[in-house]
Amino acid sequence: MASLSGGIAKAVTIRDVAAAADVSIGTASKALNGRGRMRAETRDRVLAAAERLGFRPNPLAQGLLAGRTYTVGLVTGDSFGRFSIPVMLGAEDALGAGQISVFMCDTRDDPIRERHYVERLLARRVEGIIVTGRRTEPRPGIGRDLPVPVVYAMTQSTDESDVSIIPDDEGGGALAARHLLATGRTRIGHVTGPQRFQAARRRAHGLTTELAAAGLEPAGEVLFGQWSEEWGRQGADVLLHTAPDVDAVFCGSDQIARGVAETLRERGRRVPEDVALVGFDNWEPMALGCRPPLTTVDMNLGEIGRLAATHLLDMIAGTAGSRPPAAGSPDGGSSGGVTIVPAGLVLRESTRRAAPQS
Amino acid sequence: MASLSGGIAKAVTIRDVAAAADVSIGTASKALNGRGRMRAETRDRVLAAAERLGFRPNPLAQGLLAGRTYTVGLVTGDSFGRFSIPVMLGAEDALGAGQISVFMCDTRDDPIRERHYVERLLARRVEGIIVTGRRTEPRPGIGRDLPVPVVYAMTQSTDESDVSIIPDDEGGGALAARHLLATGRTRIGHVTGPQRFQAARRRAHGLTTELAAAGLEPAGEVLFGQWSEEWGRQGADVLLHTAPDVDAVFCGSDQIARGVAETLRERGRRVPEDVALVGFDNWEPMALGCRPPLTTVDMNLGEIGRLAATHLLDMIAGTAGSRPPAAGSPDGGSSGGVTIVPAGLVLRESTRRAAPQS
DNA sequence: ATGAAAGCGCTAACAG
DNA sequence: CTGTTAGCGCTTTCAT
Repeated sequence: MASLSGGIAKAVTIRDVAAAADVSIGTASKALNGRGRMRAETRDRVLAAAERLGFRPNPLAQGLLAGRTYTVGLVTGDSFGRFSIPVMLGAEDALGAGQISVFMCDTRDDPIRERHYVERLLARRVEGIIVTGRRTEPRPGIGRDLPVPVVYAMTQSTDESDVSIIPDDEGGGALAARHLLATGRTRIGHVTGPQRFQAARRRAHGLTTELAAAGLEPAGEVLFGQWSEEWGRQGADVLLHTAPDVDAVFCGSDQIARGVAETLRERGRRVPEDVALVGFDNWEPMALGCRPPLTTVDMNLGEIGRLAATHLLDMIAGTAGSRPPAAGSPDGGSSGGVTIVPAGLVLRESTRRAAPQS
Repeated sequence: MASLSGGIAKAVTIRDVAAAADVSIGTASKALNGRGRMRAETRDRVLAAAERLGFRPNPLAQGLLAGRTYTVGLVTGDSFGRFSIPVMLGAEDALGAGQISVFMCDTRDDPIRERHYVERLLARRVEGIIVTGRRTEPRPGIGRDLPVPVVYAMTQSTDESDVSIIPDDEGGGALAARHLLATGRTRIGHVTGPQRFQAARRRAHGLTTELAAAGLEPAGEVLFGQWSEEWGRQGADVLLHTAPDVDAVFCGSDQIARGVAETLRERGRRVPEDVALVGFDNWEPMALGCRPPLTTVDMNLGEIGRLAATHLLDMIAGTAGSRPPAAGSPDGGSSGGVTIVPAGLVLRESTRRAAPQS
């Protein structure tokens, strides 16, 4: 506790510690870092002095010497939105454990600002950069031949050789499909976001593939629209019109699912008795506020962040050995390319199994 | 562009630049920093060499010398949740403009982790710390007599002398009340979060005070409950029971408002024709997804963050002059104590004026 | 077992 | 106008 409460810790250097312990600076350094051999008594004296004075080694000096900064940059274009935050937290988790500190930058999705920030991070000698986004759409990379490794998390570089960690949209769709099939549903509709989104297409593909494997097709058309509740309400009406006997709806987002739930209720369909409902995102305020609470696909964003951080650390460790960072070495296995993190399903009321079927 | 794309910028030092420009290191330094006078030709030669080599001054070395790091820490206990993010963005905005970089830490609301991170930030020689939270409840400070200034944003230290920037909950309540009164409502109910939250009490107080000024009282009791949609649904039923003639409801959060809206609709009350509705937070996914879209109080979180950053910078500038940081100097005016940022009202459908009243 | 000295990359004095 | 020197705080040889 002394170190925090013991008065203004004004720039106490190792010199002060050495003086207080009556040893040379070099000896003090060794004592503090546990290097070299020395009499236990001496070491203790130094440590005691350091503790008493509230000594903190200056990381700038250490870094200057070691040629390292133990920092990485975290760049988001998403204003640290709903998707990038869990990713960030996961990353910070993994990095923090390794004593790596994180510089945060928000680019407001502006390439100019992004460029600017990347420059700044490099100037600060970060040892790596994580780029996060709101959706998995491929985006231009933040720069070619950067002097530090870069990992894209929850977004993807258009450059295939860049390392990207993305959620398993297709698997999530399949997961939802299997769950609905397993609970006895067979007339499964799909209301989702704009078709131009890779995520929407992949989720739909996961669903239809899984249905096809069971000899089924989606009820009605796959309804592409917007990522909004409003669209969920409209889409549900369309679906009820084209496939009145629908007994389940898989939605491309929890927001859409809420809209769908609302319309279903107003049209006299009970959820989950008449129609089961599965969302996507596990955005808790939405999923829990829904009536009934929503079964939904969880992309494991935290895991994506953790994995991104772990990869980055590996890459840093790799390049630190002065190996040329550009080469996509075929040996590394996970070095380079896209890593897909499996999604999970969170079960709630909206798909509770109806009365057991004979 | 060369600096980013021109190959692996492997640790090019000022020494390299000097060599390339055929000048001494000192001269190179002066040329790069625009200090001292020198022949334009020499300066240009150095700058050209620096550009060509992709030279970036090492901030560790600069900082070591200057005794500054141009970094601040941003600590949140809120997992960078919905409230702390806009605050962060505002702060990052203000700081980024001043070339200050931000170290991000999430404490998961764990005092141990918090302590740990604060230690780490101090070890990194941040020049100041911003602490953000999810609610304005006063909390123990992060430490006494820290060597750097601290600003609490969207949260408050229990120590009155600490600098805190908080939203105007009371003013927000008053704003909602005035708006409803101005649109001709007189039987105004209030459904809000748990009474133990200062924010809930203040919002309620702002409302009742304003109503009292108009010779009115809240319709029914002020209903304290939870910060959830579910409670909004229940609360609305209670309100309709105790004050069936209610013509407006002010809600302590947008989530509550959504619940209220839902119940009102199901009970046959039209919003806004029969009952006007005002939320709190301007949480867009909620406020826009609501039927109808919600008029709501906006706490100006970004502004809170910006202000926190600005204050912090001022304090840093102040302490940098080696003035004892502890003293709560009575001169500074805004130095020390609590700053309240005014709230605003975002008008949407849920309070659209009914047919003009005679 | 301990101390002295060199040097990480840079800037700011002072010499030349 | 330019070069040399010292030193920021620390670690790490290498002498002692």
